[in-house]
Amino acid sequence: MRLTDTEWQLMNCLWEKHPATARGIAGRLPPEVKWAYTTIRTLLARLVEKGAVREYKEGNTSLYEPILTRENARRSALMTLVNQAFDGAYGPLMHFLVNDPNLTPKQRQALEEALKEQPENRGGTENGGDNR
Amino acid sequence: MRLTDTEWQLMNCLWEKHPATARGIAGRLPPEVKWAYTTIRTLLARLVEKGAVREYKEGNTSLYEPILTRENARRSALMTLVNQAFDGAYGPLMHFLVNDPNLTPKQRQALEEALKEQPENRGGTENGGDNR
DNA sequence: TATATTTTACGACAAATGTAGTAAGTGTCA
DNA sequence: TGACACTTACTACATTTGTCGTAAAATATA
Repeated sequence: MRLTDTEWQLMNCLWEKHPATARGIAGRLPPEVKWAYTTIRTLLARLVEKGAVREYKEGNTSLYEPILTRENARRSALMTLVNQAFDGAYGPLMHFLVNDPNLTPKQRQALEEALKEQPENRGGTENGGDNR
Repeated sequence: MRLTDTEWQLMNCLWEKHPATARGIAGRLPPEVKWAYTTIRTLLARLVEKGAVREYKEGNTSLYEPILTRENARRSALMTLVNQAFDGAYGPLMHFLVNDPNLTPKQRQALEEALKEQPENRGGTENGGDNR
């Protein structure tokens, strides 16, 4: 599931708190984003159409809820990046990250920390093909 | 500099070998990509227009050469990803990578390897604002 | 040189994306 | 009960992206 720029913004709000109304989302968008209420509705409708979001009515009001998980959205965004920019392999990406001058020493360290915090390969998530 | 899906394909060919003709690029595209010659020309023209590629004539033939470096294209693609999908921070990305079940133990190890190979923070590239 | 092959220069067009607007329905409060 | 305010349902429209096609010019070749 590919998300566009605007869709990421909406999904980020939805993941943060849901179900949510269009108005509620408007309130949680970053301040520099000034979309008309109807714009948000349109984008939400597209997300529903794509199957990334579910819409249901509470009386007359539409409530929205993510179907696509943040986890899965991230995974596919990352795979896309790796495929198009890093020869389809994690290795080059890693290499790039560690060498990235934009990465502060602190971040680099965090990276190492994160690596240490190795999970014992917790089960589940054997990917049954369903991207919820 | 944002590249679209198709632009990545062309740029990948160009970085691999340049200068190159449209015909030459056609030859180096992955086999599943079957674009008409004119499609390639159109995409190259758009890249030139964007300033990612330089075009010059050798007699009557157009030769293309990347202006945007792979390094910079990667950097901005990564930043875009981090910004829209990982709260703008490397940390969450790292965390995600290490925990990604799609990452095989071998890849995970590669990641660690990459991390070890720490560069002595070689100078330069202090980002003068120029994205060549 | 007449013909076949390539390149170039432009134009086209559908689908996806970004961004609204309008009209009609519903709820709300003086 | 009328005047507002908010929702919904549609429609709209400019750009960007993905994919070519055609005609004319340049090159190569028989």
